[in-house]
Amino acid sequence: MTERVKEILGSEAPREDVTVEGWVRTARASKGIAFFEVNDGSCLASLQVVAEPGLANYAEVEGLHVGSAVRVRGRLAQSPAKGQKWELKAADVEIVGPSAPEYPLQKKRHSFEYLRTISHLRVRSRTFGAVFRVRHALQMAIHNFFDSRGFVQVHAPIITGSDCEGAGQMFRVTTLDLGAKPDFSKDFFGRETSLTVSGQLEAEIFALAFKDVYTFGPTFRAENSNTSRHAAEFWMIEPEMAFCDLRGDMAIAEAFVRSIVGEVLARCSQDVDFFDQQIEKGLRAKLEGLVASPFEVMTYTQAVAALEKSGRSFEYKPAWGMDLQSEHERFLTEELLKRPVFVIDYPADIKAFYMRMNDDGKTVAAMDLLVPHVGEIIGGSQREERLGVLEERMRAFKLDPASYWWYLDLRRYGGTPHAGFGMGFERMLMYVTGMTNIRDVIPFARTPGSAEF
RNA sequence: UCCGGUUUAGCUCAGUCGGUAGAGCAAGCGGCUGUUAACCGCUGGGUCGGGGGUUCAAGUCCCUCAACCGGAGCCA
Repeated sequence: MTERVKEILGSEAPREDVTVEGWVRTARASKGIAFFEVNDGSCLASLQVVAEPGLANYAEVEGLHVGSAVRVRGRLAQSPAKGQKWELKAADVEIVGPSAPEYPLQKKRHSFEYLRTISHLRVRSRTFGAVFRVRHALQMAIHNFFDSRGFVQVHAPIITGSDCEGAGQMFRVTTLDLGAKPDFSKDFFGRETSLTVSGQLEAEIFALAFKDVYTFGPTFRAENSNTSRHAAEFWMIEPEMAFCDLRGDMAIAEAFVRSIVGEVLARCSQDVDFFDQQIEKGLRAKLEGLVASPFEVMTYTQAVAALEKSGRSFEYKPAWGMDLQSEHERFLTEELLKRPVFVIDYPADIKAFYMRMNDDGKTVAAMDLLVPHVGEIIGGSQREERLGVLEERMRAFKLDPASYWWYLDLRRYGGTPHAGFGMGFERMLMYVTGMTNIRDVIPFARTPGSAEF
């Protein structure tokens, strides 16, 4: 029976007749003995295989190229040399799929920019193996968190006729001829449709039936953003809770972030150590600190005051009524507080129409969670549940209430205070791994001008 | 989209004052009884991002386009 490298390396005692399948990471030969290491993606480490001239195909084994697919059967023995506890003494090496000398992934350090050009092979490298193992673990941790609290997952539609934020920048979905003057009544859906930018409105529908729900799916933005933190296709998590206000929203968000980070630490300890050593020094301490200590909370008004009296000269002068700039967010979370911070109660004019108006008439019950090195990782709010106020806000944002008839119905029939937030999955993954470019935490990144693979 | 930077061997990079191209690693071959990104020797490898210009002469100076990187905006 074939075993995974992770299981084999966890063996308690030497064993006969162990079989492993995987890809050669590195190979070296001396006179009369050859070594190669096999990795199968199950863990960071590879299994060292020892081959000796007694093998029927020793000449071929001696010349194995990096990247070859092999199946090795042999005896698991304690390694006499330093560098590994176990090694596999090969009795039989089957070269399932040979590689070639020009294999682009060489046994040396490559730049992430180069590796992006070979996304079909970079997953066989240590760094990307670790990234995508952690990506999986993080995803499972998210589902585990909500499942254990009785949340129901909503599969929000990917093709949508609604425009959540009232903004443009959506990818159009159509079967109409290119170049023809669009008559959307003749289009596939009989109306203009796009790829979703958010599942929030649909999540609100389900929250008013299941109380606590979440979405977890791909979202799409046709923005011409050329930064290390933006992609045209990314995954988002959007919980929505009925009978919940902004305080409850923040409590869930904080428990959520600390829980999923804790689970990654427990489940991917070796990968976290790898990132700590190779990618971001101090990563493990950062994550452990996040799990251990409570987040800060400050109002937008307090944040602006803190920025004003900081004595710092910012490129954009902080002023009440202006949105916080990246440099402002960075100062608050990285320098002033040195930990995650919720900034709440933003001016109504710079936030979305559905956010609940506070009693002061100037601010809305919104919250952003800022974390060091990544910036805004969560944005959320209590939703406006008062029908009249919501309609007024829509008109102020030049939105037609009629096209949101079903959204307004939620306020007519059994509306409740409710709240939710959105988290960019890749942003969270960047925070957890220390990777600094979103293109390096998505299997195949879609960014302006780039959709190879 | 804006600002700045980069583009030279498969990879990472050097290239002075404008004078026809270099290193390390990788690869190929040989050597070496246990290696750890093995080591030692030899060999091969270039449309200097594309296009245009200045010049006797351009990797080098100028213009232009493109890609990539960093930052900004937009945001998650």
